Amino acid sequence: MKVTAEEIIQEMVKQGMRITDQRKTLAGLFAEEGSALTPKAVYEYMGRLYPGLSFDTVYRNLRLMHEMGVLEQFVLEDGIKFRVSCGENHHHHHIICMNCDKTYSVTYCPMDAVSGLPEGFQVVKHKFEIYGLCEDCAARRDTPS
Amino acid sequence: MKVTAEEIIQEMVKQGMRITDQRKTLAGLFAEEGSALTPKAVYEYMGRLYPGLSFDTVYRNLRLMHEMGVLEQFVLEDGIKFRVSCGENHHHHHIICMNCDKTYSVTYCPMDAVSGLPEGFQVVKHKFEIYGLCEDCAARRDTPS
DNA sequence: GTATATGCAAAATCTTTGCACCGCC
DNA sequence: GGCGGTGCAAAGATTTTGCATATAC
Repeated sequence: MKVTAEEIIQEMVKQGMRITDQRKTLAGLFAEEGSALTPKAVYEYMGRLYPGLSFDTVYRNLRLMHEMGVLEQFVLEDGIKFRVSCGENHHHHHIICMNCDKTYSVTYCPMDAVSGLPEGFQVVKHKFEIYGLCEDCAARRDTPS
Repeated sequence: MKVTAEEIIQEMVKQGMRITDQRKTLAGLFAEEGSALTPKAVYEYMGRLYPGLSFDTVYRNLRLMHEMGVLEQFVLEDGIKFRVSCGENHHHHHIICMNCDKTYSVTYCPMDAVSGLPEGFQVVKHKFEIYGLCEDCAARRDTPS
């Protein structure tokens, strides 16, 4: 079920990207990480491993990986976040923890049940996201240290 | 059904905002406008009427009006957009034209039908938006000039 | 009259671009 | 060896902040 770093890299190779150390590390990071990450968080993580790393390289790689469909992008009120594209090949939506940005999948798609679209409206895409607190974060919030 | 400029202003007064000429104009603009507007678009519109208008005033007013619930904010891939809050007092979602940003309402709420949330997950809010082309924009795209 | 709103300027973010050098294939 | 990737610097774009002046109440 889980996407591995190798699968991410294979996909990048298939699309003609060169595999640098940095990109291997990025693949590994996103393969392990269950949460959606901001470019800044990725930069900070990578910066620890690659002294002298520049912001623009991180941005470029995130953008490229998104364009190649390896990463998914979430546009949230507190900024843009990335996570690995779900390997699941059926259509699905996401549940996102507002505290730790962990994400889960929902199989249910509301489009099947929608009626009453405006006359002549051509649907191109849709967004359905559920926000809240995951079990861990909810517990932590109920019992503050 | 449609929210009027007066209603917007009354709400702002109720919340303790002073009603300046600019804010009257903003209320009028959003009352008339069926589309979601970027801060930049609002600035350009207002700038024509108020020479010497500054960007920060527009931002401040948009933010204030959003905080007061007079405006709704959409976080889209191509930027933040605002439109007047729907007067409808029942829960609903939006259909948005990707070309002209016109918006419509959908009454259907997918949360009623969702099952299989992760164990212990506390839902706080959700987003359900349908994107596509409205009848006019779809027609224009099919028959380019 | 007083508190709030505005305009101006500047700063803080976030993101992109151009270019020379380096490294994957 | 050649093309694509990276680092550096700089520019853009967007949004925020501080303060003096103007204005609604």
